[in-house]
Amino acid sequence: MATIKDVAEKAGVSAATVSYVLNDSRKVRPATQQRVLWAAKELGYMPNMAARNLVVGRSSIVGLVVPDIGNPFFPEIMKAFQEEANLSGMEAIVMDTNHDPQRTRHVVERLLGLQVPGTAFLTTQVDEPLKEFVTKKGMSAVYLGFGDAGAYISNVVIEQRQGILEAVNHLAQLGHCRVGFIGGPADGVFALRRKAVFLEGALANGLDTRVVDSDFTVQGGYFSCSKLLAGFDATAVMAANDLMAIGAMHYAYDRQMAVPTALSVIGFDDITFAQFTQPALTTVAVPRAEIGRVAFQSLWSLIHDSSRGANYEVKTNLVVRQTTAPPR
Amino acid sequence: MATIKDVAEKAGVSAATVSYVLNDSRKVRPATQQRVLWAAKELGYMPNMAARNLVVGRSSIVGLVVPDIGNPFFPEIMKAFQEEANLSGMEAIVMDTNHDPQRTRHVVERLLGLQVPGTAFLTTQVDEPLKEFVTKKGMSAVYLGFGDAGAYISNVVIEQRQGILEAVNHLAQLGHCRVGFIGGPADGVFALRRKAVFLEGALANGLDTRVVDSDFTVQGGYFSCSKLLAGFDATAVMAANDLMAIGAMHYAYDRQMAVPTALSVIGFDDITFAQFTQPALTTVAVPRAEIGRVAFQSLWSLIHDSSRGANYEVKTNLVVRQTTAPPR
DNA sequence: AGCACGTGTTTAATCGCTTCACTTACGCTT
DNA sequence: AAGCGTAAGTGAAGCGATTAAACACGTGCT
Repeated sequence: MATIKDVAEKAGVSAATVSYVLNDSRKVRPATQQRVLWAAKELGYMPNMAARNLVVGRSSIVGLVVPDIGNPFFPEIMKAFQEEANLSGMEAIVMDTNHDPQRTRHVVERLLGLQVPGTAFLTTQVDEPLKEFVTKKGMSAVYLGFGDAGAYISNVVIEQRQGILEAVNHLAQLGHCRVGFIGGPADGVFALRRKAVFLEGALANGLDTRVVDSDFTVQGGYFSCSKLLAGFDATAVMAANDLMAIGAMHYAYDRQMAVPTALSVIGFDDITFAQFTQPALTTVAVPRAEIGRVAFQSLWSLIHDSSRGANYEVKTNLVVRQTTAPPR
Repeated sequence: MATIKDVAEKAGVSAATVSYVLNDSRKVRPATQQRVLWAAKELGYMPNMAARNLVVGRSSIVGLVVPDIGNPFFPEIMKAFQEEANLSGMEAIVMDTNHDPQRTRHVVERLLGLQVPGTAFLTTQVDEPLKEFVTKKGMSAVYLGFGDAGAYISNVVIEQRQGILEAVNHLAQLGHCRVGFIGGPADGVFALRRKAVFLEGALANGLDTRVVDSDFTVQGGYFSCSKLLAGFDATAVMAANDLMAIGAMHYAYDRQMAVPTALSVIGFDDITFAQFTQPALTTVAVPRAEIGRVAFQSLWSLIHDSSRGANYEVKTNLVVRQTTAPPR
């Protein structure tokens, strides 16, 4: 592999000069510049990142921590995050915690070893002590959800309210009076918030409701739907995520209840597959690509522009497809 | 951040000794070892990978190149690959080429800059010149599909034959005589092979067939199915991937043809969502987690055990769910 | 007693790059 | 003519690890 010295020699200048032109961190005479560029290309020179990172004290890789790569919610976020990072000349390394707080800690340590200047934690599994640890080690961080922005800390907060209220209103306008809600795990902040907002909207519209908590899986949605409908004659069901909404649709299908005529269903997330269910799922869209972009951008500005963090908000909105209709 | 010197000082030994105990690359008196370990823990010491990589000449990160992170085919592979890598004390960085050969080249260069010792290319978009480039730069590689294993090159080949033949036989045994095939893009090796094997199996079973090529998308599957069924009274359709199979199911649904009674459908890939369609999709499963594992393992052995590559085969098999039934 | 040897530890060179401090040359001002 | 500022380039000191080679220090053997 060609090193900076080889380039320097070939161009007839010193290594320092090569470094200066390659990073244009200093003015260099155009003629010299040309020679260096030429030599670099000629030799197929690629800077050794390890060496560079060693001296600048930080790597050009940023971390992206997610609870589960396999979850259809994340691919788009990852993609957008990476693209954005590449645009800024950085790499992104994504790490999977498997929803395990202990692994989360472990992941942070590995990231630290890689000297990443910052990490986006797109998981709620980050407890206070860990956040403190991260900050103490000098790693910039952006977290999902509330919490205080501060020195080297930003948050991207998903404004779920708007989308959920739109959904409830949509149902109310269609004429539904009894609507069920399939919630997420009772210990998840997001799930809790979704439920609360749903209830709020239902109250405002004078709807009769019934809620059952579940686990964000298709199976969970299926069973919860059966529980929900036992003794409660709902005409519509809203789920705290698309997977459970799909489970609910399956249940309806198995019980010969046509969707949407006999039962309207609304999901949350707008995963890619939501448009491919039969019929296509009406759901609250969360702008995943935007989350990825914003996450990186905020991280970047934390790293380069200022240490002062901020809260960035992304909005949700209802996308009406085919699983909602007036009750009969 | 604590450095190795800090640890050395605290433990009252030299930096070299610390290095030796931390990597146990040399015998050290147990007592000394204890002191070093203690000091390291005390200081929360994390080795600086940049420094380490600089001297050993290679990073502890391996690359995983995929054509599209968003494709539901890849998450499981990525996950398994990463887990396997972590087990071996390495990190995996996944890069997305967007199906673009030019970006693929670019990605390789970035990987090279990171000094990765090896990369798994889980895409067919790697042309000969690029492979040569990779090899020339001393990067071990594992590719998807055939090609020759050799010095620093291994392949993981997906044996599609078995699964597809099982599928065709399954259809024949159910009593189907006219079955359509929705192929992938005509320039894709995998797609071509799937079609060829399908045809072979159909011939062996004396089936009447009709083939139309498409593009691996749900929409493509939808339209291709309509084309297929126009003037050809198929009782079953097989698609070269699940997405198109789902498209075909949509078409059947829109045309009031019940699946599977009026039309049987078989997919390929067994993406996670295949089990969540209504009815659940019968499909040829390719063992994605295994692919991820094998890809890393073979890479690892290329990097550590021997430079001599090999071909690793993973098998496919039919998983029968609910979209196949005897024709009426 | 003297020597060789093994064990455990240290010394110092090295990886490839960035960046601070310094030199040199040249054109302007006074 | 002397002094000074500026522009362009070089030299060399690190960054934090690994690792070959040197070293210190018993032990066992003759």
